Amino acid sequence: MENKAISEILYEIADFLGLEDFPTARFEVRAYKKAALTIETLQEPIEEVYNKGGTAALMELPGVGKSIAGLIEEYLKTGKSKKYEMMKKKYPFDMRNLTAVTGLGAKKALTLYKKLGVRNIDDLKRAIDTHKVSKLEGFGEKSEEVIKHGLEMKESSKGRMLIIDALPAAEAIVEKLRKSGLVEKVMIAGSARRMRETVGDMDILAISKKAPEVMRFFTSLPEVESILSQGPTKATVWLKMGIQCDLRALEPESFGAAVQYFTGSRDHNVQVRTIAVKLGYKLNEYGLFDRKNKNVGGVEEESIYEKLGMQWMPPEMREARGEVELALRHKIPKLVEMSDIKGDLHTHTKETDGANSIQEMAAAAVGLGYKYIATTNHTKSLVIAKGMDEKGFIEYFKRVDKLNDDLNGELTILKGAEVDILRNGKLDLDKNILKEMDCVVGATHSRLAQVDVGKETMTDRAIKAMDTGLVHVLAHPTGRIIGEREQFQIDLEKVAEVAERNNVALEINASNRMDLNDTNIMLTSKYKILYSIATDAHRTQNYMLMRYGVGTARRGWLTKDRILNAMPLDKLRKLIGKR
DNA sequence: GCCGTTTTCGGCCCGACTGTTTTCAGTCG
Repeated sequence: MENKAISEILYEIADFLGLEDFPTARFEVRAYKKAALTIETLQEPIEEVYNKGGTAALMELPGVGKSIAGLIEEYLKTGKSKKYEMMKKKYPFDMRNLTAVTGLGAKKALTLYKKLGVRNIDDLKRAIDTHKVSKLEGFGEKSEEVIKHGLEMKESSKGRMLIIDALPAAEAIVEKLRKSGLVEKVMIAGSARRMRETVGDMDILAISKKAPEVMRFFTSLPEVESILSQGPTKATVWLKMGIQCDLRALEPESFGAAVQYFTGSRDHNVQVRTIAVKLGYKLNEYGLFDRKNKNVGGVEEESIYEKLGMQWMPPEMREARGEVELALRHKIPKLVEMSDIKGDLHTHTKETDGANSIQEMAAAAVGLGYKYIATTNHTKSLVIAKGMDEKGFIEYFKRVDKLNDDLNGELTILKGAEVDILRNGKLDLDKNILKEMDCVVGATHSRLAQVDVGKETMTDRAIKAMDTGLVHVLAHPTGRIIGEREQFQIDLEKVAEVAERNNVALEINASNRMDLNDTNIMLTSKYKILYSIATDAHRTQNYMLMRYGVGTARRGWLTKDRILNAMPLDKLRKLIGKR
């Protein structure tokens, strides 16, 4: 897969072009960036596009014309690009990494190279530490400080933050703004509103008559580590938790437009704006303007889509994956919601590696209004998690039966296990006990990424396990843990096909796994299978993760009727083939 | 360099904020 490499090259060429001063240079910058974005977000490998239809097929891609198609062809054939090599020779410094430092753009990077010989991040650090930067023309004490801070930020943040961590923090800030009495309206936009599994920064929008005061309030919150910029209507801060947070104050007549604009995604907005232009409107963050430059739809987000002949759609869908076309045809599906969720089918207790007793887990579930949970402890081969053997389960289930009696139907605890799928695809418990269980969650935990484990191996392992007829849900099907472990090689379409045949649901694990993720849901949802949105709760607090699983399901366009744990108990029992 | 049922040539988004600029360039989103 060369998509990443090629888009990086195009981005870097764009940066280099920003240093040129021939008349059309600034437009070429844009052209290269657009092509880079197209290839970065392309779903299939670029070499496949090329192999299928040559440069003509490449030129079908938005933003890719004759010249960039030629560059891609050259790179695919030779692993190089003459244009790129030439520009690297002309500007021999690490443009990508240097401009990735907040506060440092292409032009300042060039000055630093010319005047101080700064070629890379290490050189930059040295130049900053010896205070050479502040003495340069066009730079000053403050510039040096900003770049220094940018360097620190780059090192400390290491990319994006899990939404599980970011969203509650953003909500806490929103709550404080609301209580301040300084704002009439305040909400979170950006990728957090779209429920992306990770976010790069947080965008908060507010309506206020006292904007400068709101900015002062915001920048002096205890969560704030440093202020990156602060004006009368906009402020950017770096939070102690290690993420950037923006606050914008808006006029009421622009609020809806700003919400639409800052919710994004960028690609979605490009498509929506194109439609606006075709209809003779201009759409930006201040409103939807008609030919007479009158704002005809800026107050509510809904009215913007409506004026453009589109149905409003949930933010989770706005990723330019066909939702714009659906909206034009008024065919946006009614996605699953938190209020549809009736239980959690993957939970642990202190009998294995959980922190709470089954009594505590049950009480917390009742508190959430759940109708059922499945208790699914680990099995014996997972020694590290104190996995239970057959005897252990028999003894444990006796206590669960007793608790079910005590609960008197207020909550039903389904007896189950997170049974290990062993190397050979066999299950880690005797089939006679598995047969008796209400909810068997099958999962691979060991030997996930060894060199000798190829795509077929992991796919076969999952298929063999499902073919036993004993598994109800396949847990975290790709094994990935965000920021820790890549997903292992597995043919998900084959897995979905076998899951359909065996009536097995695929899990949407709502912890830091987020597995299946949105794209894998889309890949598998054409098969007639159900999904279990589960938190894999190891303590009562983990139940709160359900919203992120629902968000991910919504990003995969799933409706309520596809969700196993949105079913009433009797229907659930029928669907998983028990009683 | 890309793109086009208003164009194959002539357009391509721009506003907010900051620093060191005394009127604006650089950076960001």
